[in-house]
Amino acid sequence: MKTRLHSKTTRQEPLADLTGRLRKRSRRVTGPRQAILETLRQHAHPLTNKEIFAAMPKGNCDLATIYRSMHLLEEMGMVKRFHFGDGAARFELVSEGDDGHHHHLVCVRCSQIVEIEDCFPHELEEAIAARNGFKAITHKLEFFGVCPRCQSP
Amino acid sequence: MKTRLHSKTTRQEPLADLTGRLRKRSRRVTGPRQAILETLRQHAHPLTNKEIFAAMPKGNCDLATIYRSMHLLEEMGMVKRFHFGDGAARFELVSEGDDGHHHHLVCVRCSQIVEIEDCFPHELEEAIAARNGFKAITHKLEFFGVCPRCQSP
DNA sequence: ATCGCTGCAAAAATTTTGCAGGTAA
DNA sequence: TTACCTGCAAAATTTTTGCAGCGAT
Repeated sequence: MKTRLHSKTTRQEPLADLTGRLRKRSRRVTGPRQAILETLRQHAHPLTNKEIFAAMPKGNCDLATIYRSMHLLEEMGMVKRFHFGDGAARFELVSEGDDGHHHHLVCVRCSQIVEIEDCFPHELEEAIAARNGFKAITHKLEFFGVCPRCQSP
Repeated sequence: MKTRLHSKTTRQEPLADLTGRLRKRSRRVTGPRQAILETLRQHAHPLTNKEIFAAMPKGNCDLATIYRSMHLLEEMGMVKRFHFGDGAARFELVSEGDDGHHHHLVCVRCSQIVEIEDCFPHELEEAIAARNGFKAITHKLEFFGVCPRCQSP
């Protein structure tokens, strides 16, 4: 149980595999979609739609297309959506086979993000589900604090 | 360690105590602020700004005022802000002395909310903070699932 | 009598949608 | 060819802000 150091296995799923997942679901492999997936592939941390838009080669696609694509990719389980408290959704690629379950440690000053693999024991979640009669329980957990660099004024 | 059943002690801080907290900080006790606090007091679960607005007696105050008040109350530690995934912040009163730390179990179908007092061991958070050199660590944890009523189609 | 607070209106920021044309399969 | 996708533009949401006047202290 330790902090994930973004292993290659997590980030290096080739673009071809990603687009293959689109094909398998009869979704078209278009320029914008490839550019979005490639952008996400090259970033270790969740990106907002605007950040994806800005990171893409010369206005390669419309912002509305990014919004639509993120909905599609989320529904397909290819990306995961996070909310860090400013009113902007952030997205991160989910590797094939991986359920993408992990958390983040966010600096409240500079917004630096560290990925965290730790999680609490599964029994806690099961107990909460059972006690309240809920099924299909999941959770979202994010940590906030002041990063080392922001501690020295 | 069990689900909180909204005890009186949690919800019955009198309005006068709440406004007293404003006075202590040299904040004015106005009509809108009293109406907002009273509305929050009467609801066991987090409310959006719009819900507060709608729940208030006959348009008793402007929506912009609610936004401004929630910022003030949040900064004073009198309310806590939550995000459940739709892009709308929700607010809940924090009792005096209480740190307001608790979580929610949200039905993904009907949005019913159950308050959860359980939490994971503090050591996990401390370990994460230490390992990454972060200070003043906090966390946000929300559970999602399908509530009993929504399980029968 | 202050100065903070509010309402109103306008603006900003984020996200969604309609439509006509373009393109992957 | 034929759906699916995209760009563009407009709209819908959520939140913030400017300003003049009102009101708590």
